[in-house]
Amino acid sequence: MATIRDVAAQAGVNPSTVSRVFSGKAKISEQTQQRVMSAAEALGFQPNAIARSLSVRRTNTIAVVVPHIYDGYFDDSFFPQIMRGLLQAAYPLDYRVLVGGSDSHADVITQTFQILRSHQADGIVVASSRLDVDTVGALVAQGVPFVLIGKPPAHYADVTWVDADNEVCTANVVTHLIHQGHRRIAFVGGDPAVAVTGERFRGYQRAMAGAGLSYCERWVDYGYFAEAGGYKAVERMLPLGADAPTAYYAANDLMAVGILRALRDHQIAVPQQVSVIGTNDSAEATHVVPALTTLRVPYADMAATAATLLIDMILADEPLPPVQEVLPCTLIERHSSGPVAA
Amino acid sequence: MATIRDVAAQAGVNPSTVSRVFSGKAKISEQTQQRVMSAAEALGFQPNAIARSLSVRRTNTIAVVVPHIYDGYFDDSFFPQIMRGLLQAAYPLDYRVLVGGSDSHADVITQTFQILRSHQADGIVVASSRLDVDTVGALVAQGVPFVLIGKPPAHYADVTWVDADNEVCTANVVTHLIHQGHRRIAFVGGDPAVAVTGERFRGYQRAMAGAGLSYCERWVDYGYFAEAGGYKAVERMLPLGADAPTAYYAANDLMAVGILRALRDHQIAVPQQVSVIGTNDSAEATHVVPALTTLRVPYADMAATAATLLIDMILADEPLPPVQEVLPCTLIERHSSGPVAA
DNA sequence: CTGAAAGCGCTTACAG
DNA sequence: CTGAAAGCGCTTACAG
Repeated sequence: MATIRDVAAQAGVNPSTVSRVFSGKAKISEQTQQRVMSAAEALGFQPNAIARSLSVRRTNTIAVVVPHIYDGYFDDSFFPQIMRGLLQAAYPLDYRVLVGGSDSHADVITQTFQILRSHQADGIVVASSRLDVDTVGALVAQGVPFVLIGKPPAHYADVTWVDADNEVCTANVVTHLIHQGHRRIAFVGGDPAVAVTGERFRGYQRAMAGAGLSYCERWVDYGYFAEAGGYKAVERMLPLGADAPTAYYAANDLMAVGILRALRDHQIAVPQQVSVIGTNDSAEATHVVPALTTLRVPYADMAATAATLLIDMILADEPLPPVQEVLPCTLIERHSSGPVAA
Repeated sequence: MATIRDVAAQAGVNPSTVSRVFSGKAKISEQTQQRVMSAAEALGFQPNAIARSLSVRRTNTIAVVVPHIYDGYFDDSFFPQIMRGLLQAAYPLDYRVLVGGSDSHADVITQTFQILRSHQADGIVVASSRLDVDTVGALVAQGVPFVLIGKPPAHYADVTWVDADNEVCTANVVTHLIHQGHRRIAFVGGDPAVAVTGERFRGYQRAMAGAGLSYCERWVDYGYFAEAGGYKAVERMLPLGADAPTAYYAANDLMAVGILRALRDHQIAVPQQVSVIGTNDSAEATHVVPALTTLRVPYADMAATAATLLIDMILADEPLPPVQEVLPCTLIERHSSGPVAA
């Protein structure tokens, strides 16, 4: 493969001149440019990005690490939407996305640091904030550009993140159900170790309290984002009889689908007897029967915003003030929810 | 950030010794190793992967390029399953996956070459073979490691690829329908410009011919992998009246879902009056009503195989003989297909 | 506008 | 087992 020296020799100029022609920044005479370009063409020359990266200390790459060990991670719309947003924002800025795998939740942080400290990427977007590992603290200590998708723990005020308005949106959904006459509303959260789960639960509590309703602890369950988790939640709550919920809010659509299935298996009509609302507006939401009412979370937009902010940070010479962006969710009303039975 | 020289100075050794300790290949005395490691720890040293890559001419990265411009690309299970397979195979071999975006189908090839020729990755897996661009020819000419997911055009015999047995599997599905008494069977392909579409169509033709059935051209349509495409196919075929198909085979589940919806809108009972079979076993296949019979294509396994083969090629010093792997598909029978109406 | 030189941070034959 | 040197292929201040 031809190098900059080969081109220089062929064009009869100094290698630095070839470099200048390709970087496009310095003024080079029209004539020299022509000579260099035709020599480059003749030799099939393309600058070596690795050598360039070493020299300028910039890779034009942002990273993300993905717990590939969890099959279910690839069933949800979360992952593809995140990738879509990252790519759509990175592409026009001439950035690529480096994806690292990870073996476990704890390994996510190991891999993140390996990529960052070995300079394989200029910065990272961290897409899964868990409460059991202090990713943020470690990242801050490292002094490398990063942006979070999802809020950090409260004591990290000066960190850049983008999130959906989880607490408020969840509260709105619950309030919506309350307006439809529901009083006994179930909260089926995802993984309690994930920060967003807590935010949603607070939204739920706030809405209930705001309406002067008290909730019973048996209306709260965690389904770990799996369809089976939703199914089990229903089976645990149905025995409450007259105290069983008339509406379920689930933190993703997969769990909502499990809830629908459990209800169907128990001959409970949706939405006539019980309402169900999911989250994410995944592909299956429109395909289940009845079509799922769901809280649409703009993951692709969030990822695109995160990538844009990250690249801004990378390109800036000085540290940038932290920015926090909160994107709104939208309730998509379909046919799985409605007024409480008379 | 500390470099190898800092560590060397601190440990009182030559930089090359530090390098040897970290590469782990050369024999270094226990004592020296200790000194180097503790110096490294004290300084928070981690080798710069970019510098290493430049020196050894290897990045430990494989690439894939994704047409991020098509929103629908991220709705199908194809993309996440491919990523899952790549990551699961790459991770244990200590490889990362570089994802490049692309603006259009033609741009896929531009981006592919940019990544490869600028040495940002050691090789590439090409996941979308189109007939309108000679990706393979260009790749062969380049002499860079690559493996295809999907067969190349017939005249490239000595190229490494992995594919599902599309023609045979489609033929089997159609034969299965024939055994159930169907005689008028529709073929709803994806994008005619994609190689797999032709393979599936040949399987369809073969099965029909093998059973002594002739097919009518009006039973053949292309839905471009979109739900609306499936819907329209039904609307085009229903006016055939007594000649309308009693069974539909669709090249992905999204189109099959569109077919189901069109049939429902026309009050045609599935599977009592008409059968439909999709492809891919996507998430929605289990959630539609009736649950979709579908041809499961092992995309994650194909991608994992491709990644493994690619890394083998990269790691081998000499060019490896090309290998072709064909993975089997599985018909998942659910409730959208059955015997033809009496 | 162009050249010569030093440097980015590693690796690895070559000596000893 | 360890050191000194050259090299991977660029970029960029410094001169002129």
